[in-house]
Amino acid sequence: MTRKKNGPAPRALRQRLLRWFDRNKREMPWRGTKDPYRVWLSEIMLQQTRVPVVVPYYQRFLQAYPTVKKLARAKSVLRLWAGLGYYQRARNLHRAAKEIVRKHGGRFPKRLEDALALPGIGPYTARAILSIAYGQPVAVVDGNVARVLVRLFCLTEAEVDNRPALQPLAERLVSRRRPGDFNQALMELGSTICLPKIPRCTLCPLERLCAARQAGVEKKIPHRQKKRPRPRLELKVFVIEREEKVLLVREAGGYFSGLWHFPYTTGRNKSGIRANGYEIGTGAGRRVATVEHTTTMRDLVLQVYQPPVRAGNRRAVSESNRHTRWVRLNRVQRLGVGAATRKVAALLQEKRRKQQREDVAGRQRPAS
DNA sequence: AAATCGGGGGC
DNA sequence: GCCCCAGATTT
Repeated sequence: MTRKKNGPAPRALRQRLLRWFDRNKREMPWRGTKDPYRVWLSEIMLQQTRVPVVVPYYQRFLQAYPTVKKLARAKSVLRLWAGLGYYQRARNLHRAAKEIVRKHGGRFPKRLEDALALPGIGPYTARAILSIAYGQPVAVVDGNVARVLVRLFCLTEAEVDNRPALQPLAERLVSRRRPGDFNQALMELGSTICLPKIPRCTLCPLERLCAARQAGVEKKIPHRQKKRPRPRLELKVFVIEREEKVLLVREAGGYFSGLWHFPYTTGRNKSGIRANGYEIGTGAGRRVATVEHTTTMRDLVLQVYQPPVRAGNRRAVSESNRHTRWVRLNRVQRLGVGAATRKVAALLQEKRRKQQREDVAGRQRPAS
């Protein structure tokens, strides 16, 4: 149970916070609209993702899918999500769009209960959308709000991790008149002023109201938690070329679930390797590059090989279907590929350009 | 309660 | 290099 010590009075907090927000809020493409679809889209993209990263993705996505109905009819949503991460968000977004069309007449539901029933909509996102788009007096508790509240009320025992425990406090504080602005203001304060390690208290509109600041412990709370080491994972990825194109594959599971990627294997033996159902064999393959890519869960090390396609398997590999396709190297980035695959493609392109420059130079100035 | 899921920007 | 972000879902 969280205990409140010397917290700010709700009315003063609301007044100062909203005034600060009105003067200092950042421009964002989804601000200034109450279109529930746009608010929803922005909130999904913003999950665990900073504002500046989201902006270009949001604009491209909205241009391609301006309405819920068009999103619901989309074939592959993943292509425009590629690079943004947490790809399950995109699938849930697409599924939810279909459900909204089917059950709610194409309009994002207004009841909290209905919103929470949609895939990808949790306690935070449901309340964010209802408060911003529909002006409902509900409070959000995201990472920023949790940190700000823990400091404002000096809640040393309430870990920031336990967001449900902070919900009642947030509900008491939220402005009934401007719930959407209040929620956004608290989050923006957290992301620009009340920073995790070094809070900029001298710039904070709530400095004099803050219990942690008054107690001189604003830098100590919330205190960090231990984190587990990332396992290192080596993969051999195979760049199989044919007629200026490379082979990409896609499958439901694995490390690149749902995304186009180069065929790979985790195996150590270099002979008789089957990658994604294709016998490609690396006996004569040659390692051409090493690409490292770190995600939250693991350190990926991709050993890039360029094996010759076995004669007997040429046809098998050349068959193109839902799970395989041949793509020009410079087009790989435009598909739904993750950052690791993008890095591999970029590196190979760079090597190729360099090779071409050397070829030209060699012709112009023949070896003596 | 803990694990899983991407990627990048700030320091 | 570490930290952690406008979290949700599964185990």
